[in-house]
Amino acid sequence: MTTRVRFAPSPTGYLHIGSARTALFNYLYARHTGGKFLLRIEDTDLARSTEESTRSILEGLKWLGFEPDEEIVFQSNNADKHRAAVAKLLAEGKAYRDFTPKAETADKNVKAAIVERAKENQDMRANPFRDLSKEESDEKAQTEPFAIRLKIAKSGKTSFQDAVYGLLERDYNEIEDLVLLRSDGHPLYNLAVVCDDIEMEITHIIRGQDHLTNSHKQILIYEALGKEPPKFAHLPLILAPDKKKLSKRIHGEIVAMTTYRDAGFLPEAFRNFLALLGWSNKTEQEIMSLEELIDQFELENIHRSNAVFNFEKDNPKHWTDDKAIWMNAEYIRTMPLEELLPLVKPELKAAKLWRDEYDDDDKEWFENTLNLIRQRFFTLKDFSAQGRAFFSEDFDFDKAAIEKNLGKEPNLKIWLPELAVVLENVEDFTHDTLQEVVKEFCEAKGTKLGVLLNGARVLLTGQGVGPSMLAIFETLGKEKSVMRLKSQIVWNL
RNA sequence: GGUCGAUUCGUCUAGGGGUCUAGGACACCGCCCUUUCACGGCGGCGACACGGGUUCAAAUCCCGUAUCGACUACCA
Repeated sequence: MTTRVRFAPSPTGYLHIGSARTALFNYLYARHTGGKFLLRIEDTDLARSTEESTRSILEGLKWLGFEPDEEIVFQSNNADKHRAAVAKLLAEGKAYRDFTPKAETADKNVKAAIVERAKENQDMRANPFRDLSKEESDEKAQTEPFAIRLKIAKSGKTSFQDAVYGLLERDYNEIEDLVLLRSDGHPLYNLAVVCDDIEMEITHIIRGQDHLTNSHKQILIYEALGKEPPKFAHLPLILAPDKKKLSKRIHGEIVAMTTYRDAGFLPEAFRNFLALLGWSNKTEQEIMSLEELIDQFELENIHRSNAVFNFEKDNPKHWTDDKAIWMNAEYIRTMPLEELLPLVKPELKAAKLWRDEYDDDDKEWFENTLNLIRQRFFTLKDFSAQGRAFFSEDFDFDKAAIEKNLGKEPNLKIWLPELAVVLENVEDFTHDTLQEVVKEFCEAKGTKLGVLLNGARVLLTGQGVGPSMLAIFETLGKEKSVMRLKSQIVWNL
């Protein structure tokens, strides 16, 4: 039997980190076992589901590289099948009509109401309509609205072997006769999930640990339906630094995948980072390609304890998890150039820094330049920001850099244009030759190489930091180097 | 309130009775390299939640406590 797993988000917001990680683990497991990775949109809550959200989730999955192997299933299309399943259970006496009027509780009070109700420690089988005769129930149904509940046995327990948490048990009297169908005929989550998973022939359910109690309920539905439940693997949660579940409402954009795409993260880097949140290959290797991840992924190596996604609000340097940033930088500076190129291109295009020559006539120059500047970049954004002076004459001068590198030696105002004149006459405009020339120039002026070079750095790149200055000369070429050294712009600032 | 689960450096984690004066990564700090900043190299700081047992021996097994989390809906 081939493995079939599904990622089943409800479209009530963008794809967030926790969901993305669930999708990743499902994807890795499917690939590892040679099975299928499916996608189901759980849009049964019409009031909260939006198309916009579905689009955004799809976009996020696509960015991460997880395309479903079969057509996407929209749960709302299956409502009739869900109702049919309930009708069957009702006919078989495995479910019953509950004529209790629906309690109206405002959304924001729901949590409190649940806790209050639970405190009463009531008998879960005390529903007065549970044992109504078929005749009475049928008759009442003619005139009164009703919900349909699953009839759970008075004693016993559900148990299953979770791939991550081991044997899990739950006593029946901890579970109420859960509602399958609302009084308006609308199928509820647990019912819908089970029906769809059966229809999709799902073999393994890999989802967040917050579904642990749902799994027990769902097993009861499987049993009532006479079906074999799939294997379960519950994932530890991803928490915010305050140890609360990551949520859009509390933690904001930091949880959205689009934030990372827009901030210049590489999908392969973020995937790698995500994989290490709650899973480990038990070795010291941390940088892993998708192939390695697939190869090494085992459900048994998933952790049982929650992981914290670390970030500091309002701290630009640590705005998101340091390790994610580091990993992104690591990928940027070590990945094959031909893989980096197509990622940088859209970034430069968006910043209006792209020239088509970079794809043909100037391809070699472009590659060399990327290779030079990528060494100290963290995100794709850096190519258009810090790297701007390599692709355009229109770049800003960093004020601190001017003060630090130019302010300390007043003679630079004279020397740098002089150096321009010297460089104009250099035939072989390459690193080693330039080094000789600049060295000689410095000796003649009685100054240190660093003083001159760092001064030049500001004129040529607008910044106080960056690659080796001689490499910058070579990369920019004689014409631009000379022009920028002669430019008076910075001195007039 | 109840049920279930978890607890190793700030964070991600290795370790599942002796090899642990607890290993790695990120972050932080220092030194080296160096025209700057990075990278890299070297080093530093830094953890077994607590209390009882079991055992010759406990981070590892058991029991309590604490803390955290999830769930507890005619939401998903």
